[in-house]
Amino acid sequence: MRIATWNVNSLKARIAWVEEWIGYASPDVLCLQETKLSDAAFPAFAFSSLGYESAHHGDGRWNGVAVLSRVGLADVERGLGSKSDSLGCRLVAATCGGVRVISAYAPNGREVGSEHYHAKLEWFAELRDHLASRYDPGGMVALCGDLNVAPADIDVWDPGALSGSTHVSDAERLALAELEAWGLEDVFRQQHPEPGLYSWWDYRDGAFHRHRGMRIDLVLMSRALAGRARFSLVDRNARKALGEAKPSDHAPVFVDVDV
DNA sequence: ATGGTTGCGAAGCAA
Repeated sequence: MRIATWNVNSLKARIAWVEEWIGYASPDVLCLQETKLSDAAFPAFAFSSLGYESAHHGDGRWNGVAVLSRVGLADVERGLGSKSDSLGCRLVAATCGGVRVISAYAPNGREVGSEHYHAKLEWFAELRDHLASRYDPGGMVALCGDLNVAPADIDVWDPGALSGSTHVSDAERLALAELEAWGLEDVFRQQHPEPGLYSWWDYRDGAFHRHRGMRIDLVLMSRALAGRARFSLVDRNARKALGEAKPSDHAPVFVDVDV
């Protein structure tokens, strides 16, 4: 089973690229983030015509997450379910082919120390509670998405240049590590120990072509699932323009598992 | 080098 995640930075703007990517990458499950759509505007029919069931959680202008699956899609849950869940439309979960798949879009955090930064850390704490209250780390769980944290210095193009900014701070990395401590493994990093592998590049200043990126889009798998992983990839090709279709600032990431 | 680019929506904000 191929499980993929992609922050598309507006599904309306990216629908042609997403359909193209589904055509050649052939994911069994595809998690999307930043659809920027309401549920009513989500193009479920376009995906069903390609053989995918889908679940979307969005309220229009910001955020918005989805799970697409061609191996079944059941027991959909939208949102964190926590009492605040104040940064809504950042989580949707569904059971696909025996795997509990969660599409997640972490808050950006903006500036270290800002209210948005503290809200980001709180969101991670709520996400850990969400997992712990619902799932068994001994089961088959895949948390996929734009987590807006680069797990380690190896995951950024220049730790010095990014020092003091969000995505690399100790507190954010600790929040991510605590999430993983519940029982999730960073399968891509396990398979690819080398530096220089990123999933996001700023639109500005030619960052993509200068290899100035960060690895912030992750597929985190429970041990039972991670042990079945056979292959993983960041598809840098999908960060490029496709004819008239502009790219997202993120590339898709996928993991193949034997299930 | 405090710039640069994109999306949404129609100015300025978020990323």
